[in-house]
Amino acid sequence: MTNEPEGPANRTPTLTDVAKLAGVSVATASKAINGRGEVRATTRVRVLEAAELLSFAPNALARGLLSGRTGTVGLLTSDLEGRFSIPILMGVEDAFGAGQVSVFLCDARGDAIREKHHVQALLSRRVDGLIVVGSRTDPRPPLAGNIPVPVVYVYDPSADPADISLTVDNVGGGRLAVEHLLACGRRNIAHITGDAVYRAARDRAEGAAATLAAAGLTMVGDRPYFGSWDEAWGRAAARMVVERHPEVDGIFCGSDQIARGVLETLRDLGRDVPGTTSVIGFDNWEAIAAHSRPRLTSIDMNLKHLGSVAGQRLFAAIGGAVPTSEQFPGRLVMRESSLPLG
Amino acid sequence: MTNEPEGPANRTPTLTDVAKLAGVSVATASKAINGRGEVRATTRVRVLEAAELLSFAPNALARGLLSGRTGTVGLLTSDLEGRFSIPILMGVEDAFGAGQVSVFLCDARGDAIREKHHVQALLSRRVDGLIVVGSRTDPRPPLAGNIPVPVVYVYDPSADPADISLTVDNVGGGRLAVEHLLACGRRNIAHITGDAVYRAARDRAEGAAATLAAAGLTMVGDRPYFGSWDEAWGRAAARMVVERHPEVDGIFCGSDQIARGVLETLRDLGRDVPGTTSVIGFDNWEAIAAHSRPRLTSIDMNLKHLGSVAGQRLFAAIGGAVPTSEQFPGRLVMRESSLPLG
DNA sequence: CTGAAAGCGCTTACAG
DNA sequence: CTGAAAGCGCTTACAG
Repeated sequence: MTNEPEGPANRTPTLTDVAKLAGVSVATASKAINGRGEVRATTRVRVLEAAELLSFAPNALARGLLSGRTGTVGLLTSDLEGRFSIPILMGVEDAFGAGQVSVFLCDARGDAIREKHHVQALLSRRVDGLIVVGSRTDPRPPLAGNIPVPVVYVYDPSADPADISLTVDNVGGGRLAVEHLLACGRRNIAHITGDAVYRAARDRAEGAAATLAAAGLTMVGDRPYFGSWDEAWGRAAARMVVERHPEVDGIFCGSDQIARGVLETLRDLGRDVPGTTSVIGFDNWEAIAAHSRPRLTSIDMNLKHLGSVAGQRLFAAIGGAVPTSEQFPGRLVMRESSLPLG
Repeated sequence: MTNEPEGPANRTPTLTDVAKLAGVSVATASKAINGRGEVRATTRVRVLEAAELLSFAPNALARGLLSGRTGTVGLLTSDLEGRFSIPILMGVEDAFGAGQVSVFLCDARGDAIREKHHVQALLSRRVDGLIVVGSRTDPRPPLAGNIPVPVVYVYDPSADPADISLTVDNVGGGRLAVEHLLACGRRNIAHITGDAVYRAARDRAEGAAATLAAAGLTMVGDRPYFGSWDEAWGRAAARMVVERHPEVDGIFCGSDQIARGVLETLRDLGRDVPGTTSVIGFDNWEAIAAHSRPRLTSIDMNLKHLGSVAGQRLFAAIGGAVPTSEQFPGRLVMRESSLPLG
C-alpha cells in the first residue's frame, strides 16, 4: 500500500497510460498534450490532469524518431583545460539553455581519432547540428567524413572557407590595445607577447605594428618580443625592455598573464604604473586582470558572446538558413594600469 | 551523375537500405552488424561492406526506444563560471568519453527553476542517469520531484543522506596543510581564509585547528582570519598578521588566490619566503600557484579524479549497483613556498 | 471532436 | 543460417 498514483507499477509512464487514465485514445491524448488539432476543452483538461497525475514526460526519443528532429546539438571542444573553451561553451549553453535544445558535450583532447569517434557517436544520436570549438586561432582541418548536419566552427576556423567559422578579430584587438595606449599619450610602446607559432600572437602583433605605423611610430625595440604566454616571460622581457629602452612608456602584452609578470617587474624596478609606464593586457581574464596591482586594463574578446552567436547561427542553419562566416571585434576594458596622465 | 554510392538520395541511410544493398532481411542485417546471432561469415561481410559503403550509422534513438537504455547521461552544473565545475566536468567526460555514453551538459546557473526545467528536459530525453555538480560544499536540497534514474551528487552533497554524494575532505585538507607546515619546522602558524559562511572555509579551519591542537599549538592570533577568497584580502590580512605577530613563521591560506596576495605582501615587507615564513595555498590552481614568486605549495583536491569517479559510480548504479557516499582526500603539491629550513 | 491505423528505425523472439 | 512479424512510444493523416 503506497500513496503513489495508480498505473503500471515502476514503469516510466507512457502516453498510453495517460490516455487510459483519461479514458481517451492515444491519438487524442497526443493532440491534447501538444495543443494540436481540435480537442474539446473538457477533454484536454482531463488528459492534462492525467498526465500531471502520472508525472508523464513525453519520450523525446520516440518524437525524434518520428520527426527526424531531436532538439539536440553536439558541442565538440578540443580542450576543456584551456580557458578559451569555457566561456564559449557558456555562451552556447546560454543560447540553447532557454529553449528546447539540449547540448552534448564532447572533448576530443586535440586528438583526431577521438574526434572522429565523438562525431560518429553524435551522428548516431542524430544531433541536429554541431558546434566545433577550438582553442587556437590557426585554421584547423574540417571535420572528416560526410557530415549530414550543419556545422559551425568557433574561435578556431575551419581551413575550408566554405564552412561557417565564427572567429575573433585579433588584428583588431592589437589595434584597439595600441590605440588606447596612444590615447593615453604614450609614444614609446613595446609589445611583449607569446610564441610566434601562434597565429593569435602574430595577428595581435600585426594590428599593433600597423597602428603604430599609422601614427608615424615604431615599436620599442623595433619588433615584438615573442616568447611564451606566461608570467615568467612577462617578468624577464619587461626587465630587458626597461634596461635597453628606459624611454618605454607603454607596454602592450599579448596576454593578461604576461602583463601580470610585466607589472611585477615594473614594481620591482620602482617604475610607476600607470604614471611612468602604462600597461595593457589581453583576454580580460578576470582572475588575473582584476586582482593585480594596479588592476589591469585589458582587451576582452567577448568569447561568451561568440559562443552564444554560434548557438543562434547553428539554430538558424538547422532551420534552413545559410549563415556566413564572421569575425567579431573585441572591446577595451579599462582598469587602473593605463590611466591617462593626469 | 555523381560518384555517390547508390541508395535513396539525400537521406540518412537506414538499416533497411543496408539490408537491401546486401540482399538480406533487416533482421539479418541487424544481427550481422551487432555481431549477434549465428550469421554466415560471408553474409556478415556482405552486410558490413554495404554499411560501410553507405556510411551507415545506426539510429541510437530507435535503439534507445527499444532497449530503454539511451547510453546518455545528464550533467547538471550550477555554475560553469566557477573553477570547480570544470575539472569535475573533465573527469566525468574522461570516465564516459572512452566508452559509449554521451553527456548532456546543463548549467542551472544556481537557479532552482532553471534546474527543474533542465531535469525535465533530461528525463524527456531518457537519460540513464544524472550527475549533479555543485560549486559549494554546503549541502544542497536534493533534486525536486520523482527522479526515476540514479543520481550522483558531486562536490556539493545532497542534504538527503540517502542520496549518493561524492565530496571532498576539507577538514582533512586543512590537516594536510598544517601537518606539512609542522613538518617544515614551523610553530607559529596563521590561517588566512575566505568567508566563514562557506562550509569549505569552516572545515579547512577546523582541520587546521585540530592539527595544531594535537601538536600542543594554537593558531597565531588564536583564530582563523576569515575574510574573502581573493588576493586583496590575502594582502591585507598578511600585513595585519605580520605587524601584530612578527613571530609568524607559517601561513596556511584557504585559497591559492589568498596565498598569492600573502606572498606579495611578504615580498613587499621584505620577509623571505620560505626562509622566514612558509606559505601554503589551497586548490592547486595551476595558473595561480605555478606562477607566483616563489611558486606556491598547495593542497590539490583532485577534482578531476572526483569527476571521473562520479562517472564510474553512476555507470555502476545504472547497471544496478548501489554505490555509497564517499569523501575523498586531497594531496599536497610541493613547490618552493614551503621548503623546509636548509 | 474522436479514434483506428500506419509508420519512424531498429531488435528480438519465433518459425522455417 | 535466414526472415516475417511484433513492438518500443509517439504523431499524423484519414475516416467516422
